[in-house]
Amino acid sequence: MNSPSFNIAAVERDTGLSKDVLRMWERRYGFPIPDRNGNGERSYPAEQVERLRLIKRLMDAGHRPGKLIATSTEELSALAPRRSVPTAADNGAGEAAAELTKLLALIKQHDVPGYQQAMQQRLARQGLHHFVQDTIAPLTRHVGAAWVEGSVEVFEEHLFTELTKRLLRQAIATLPGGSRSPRIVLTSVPDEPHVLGLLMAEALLALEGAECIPLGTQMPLVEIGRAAEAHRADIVALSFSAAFPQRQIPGLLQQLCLILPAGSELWAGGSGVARVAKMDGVTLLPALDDAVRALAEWRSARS
Amino acid sequence: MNSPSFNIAAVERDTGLSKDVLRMWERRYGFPIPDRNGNGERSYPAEQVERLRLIKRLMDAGHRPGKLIATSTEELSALAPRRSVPTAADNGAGEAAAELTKLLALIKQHDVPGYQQAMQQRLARQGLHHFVQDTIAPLTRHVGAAWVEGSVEVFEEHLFTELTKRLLRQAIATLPGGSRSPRIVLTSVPDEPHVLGLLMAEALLALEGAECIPLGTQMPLVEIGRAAEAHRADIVALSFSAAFPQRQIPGLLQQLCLILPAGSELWAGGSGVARVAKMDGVTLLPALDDAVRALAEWRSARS
DNA sequence: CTTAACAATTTGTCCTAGACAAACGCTGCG
DNA sequence: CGCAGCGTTTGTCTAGGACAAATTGTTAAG
Repeated sequence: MNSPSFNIAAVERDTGLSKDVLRMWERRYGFPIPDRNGNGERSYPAEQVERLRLIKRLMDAGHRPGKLIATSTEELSALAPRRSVPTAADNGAGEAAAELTKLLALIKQHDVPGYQQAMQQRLARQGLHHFVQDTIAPLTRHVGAAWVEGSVEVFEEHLFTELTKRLLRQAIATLPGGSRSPRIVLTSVPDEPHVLGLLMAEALLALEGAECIPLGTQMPLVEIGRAAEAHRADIVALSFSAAFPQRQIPGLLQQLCLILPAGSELWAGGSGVARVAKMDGVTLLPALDDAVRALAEWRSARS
Repeated sequence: MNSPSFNIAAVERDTGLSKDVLRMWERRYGFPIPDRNGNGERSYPAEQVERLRLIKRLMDAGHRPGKLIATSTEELSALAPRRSVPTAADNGAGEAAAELTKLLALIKQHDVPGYQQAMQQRLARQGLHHFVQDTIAPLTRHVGAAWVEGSVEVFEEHLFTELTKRLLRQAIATLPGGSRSPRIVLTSVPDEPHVLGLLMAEALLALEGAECIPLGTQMPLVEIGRAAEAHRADIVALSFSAAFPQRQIPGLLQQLCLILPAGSELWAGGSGVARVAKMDGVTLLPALDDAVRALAEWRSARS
């Protein structure tokens, strides 16, 4: 198998760097410099794509592209995360961290039944609330950190996400239904496909007696407005992962404020909003327990 | 609330039409012609965005952009689907169709608990196998058709997908685990986010005693190869929805054949492969029961 | 020494306008 | 009726220029 080459659209797909950025980097920094096919179109060799993926990963961790591109590949691999990413040590006591590492190890051994069983056990032992806050949330951060430093493969992360999604949804399904209050529409904006944060929030909110309407991810803004109206939502809750382009968030929230019907509040949560400036009409919930707190406040405000 | 306006990136997000296409249409067809903001950048009024969304929907149904743009908005709304889409009448007896319509009505009334309860009931009554084949599959086609003709909102389709995903995952989770055979890795290629087909296949295959490893959707090709190796997969099963660009499928499958380890077969299913030409090294499964049949063949081939 | 305001740099996205190939559908021929 | 050939339609690529927002560095004041 001779190493395949990628056109610019394929590279955009695989790296997440837009065509504009790829062309601009070539002009400005002299990297990547792809081959050209018969039509004069860029044709990126696999090696350059690999380097671009590495650079993108480090950018998401807080490095700047100009520096990264000027760095040799070997040095790149050795670069530590710049933006503070929680490591095992940050997750409280060493014992807890060790347990997380053990769970992560199950994923890295591709032991599907083992992971499922271990998680089910923890869920039963801790109860849903503590399970979400003390197991799933730190484990997700843990996996994210491992992904940034390259010690977890993409497909391992997908497997983790898929299995964890199932666990959470199953747990949510066992909660009592019926007409509750407030009614919360949960979703994310286009280009934000991460769903775990949304599910964690849903679990906690449903546990507190809210009626959650899960719409999945990547909902066009206009549709979010329509959904809020159709479901007579008291609250629209969005989730932004740390990987979501920060600069777009204020604009998106501003637009949504205009679109949403009068009766609906707007909540924005997830580690993506940690650095977003406070703004009118939007409740920011950078951490998970902020959601629970906000729910309590919402209730006390109208009792 | 004065009608908000969208920059070109927002329109790309909300319509799925790339910036290049938007600019090209403006040049060629004279629509859309957005306003310009202070910096000379395009600023699309909500009305034009709405029309673009309508046009995009009809394009996905098989119409051609040139014709659509030349058509008045009123005529557009009245356009029937061009590509053959199964309607209620195609789903067998009138009674069955009526039941599907009833389920769809629950979604359109945004009655979450009602829908969940009705589906749970059908699952219990029909058993997982018939539930997948006779309820979920036709209902999914039904929703797809309704979406094309505009009688279902995007957020309603998302709600349907989300609730149905939960049902299926829950049902799959109750199946017995343990080490079974063959080992099947289930996923989809980048730009193919539809997961329902994958879940239906997983349900049927797991029911037949296969060991399914669900990796979610949108896995880069290289990673699919790595996952197959790491899990020592007997089979890699991909799902292509009808909306996936048909022309890309043969190339993708060809590439994957080169990437996959020797011991792994490649299966490609979903209504997206219905019109794909047979090719070496790939098993095509346009319909759901083809998967069950292929599994039986795989077993008899090595007994 | 720290903080605040201002200046310089970095970086992404938008712009115009041209070219071309792949897909589509039409026409005419067997 | 089916199929080959040809024009048309349509999306994506290319080039280089411009600008604004974000980030960093520097200077001045408390």
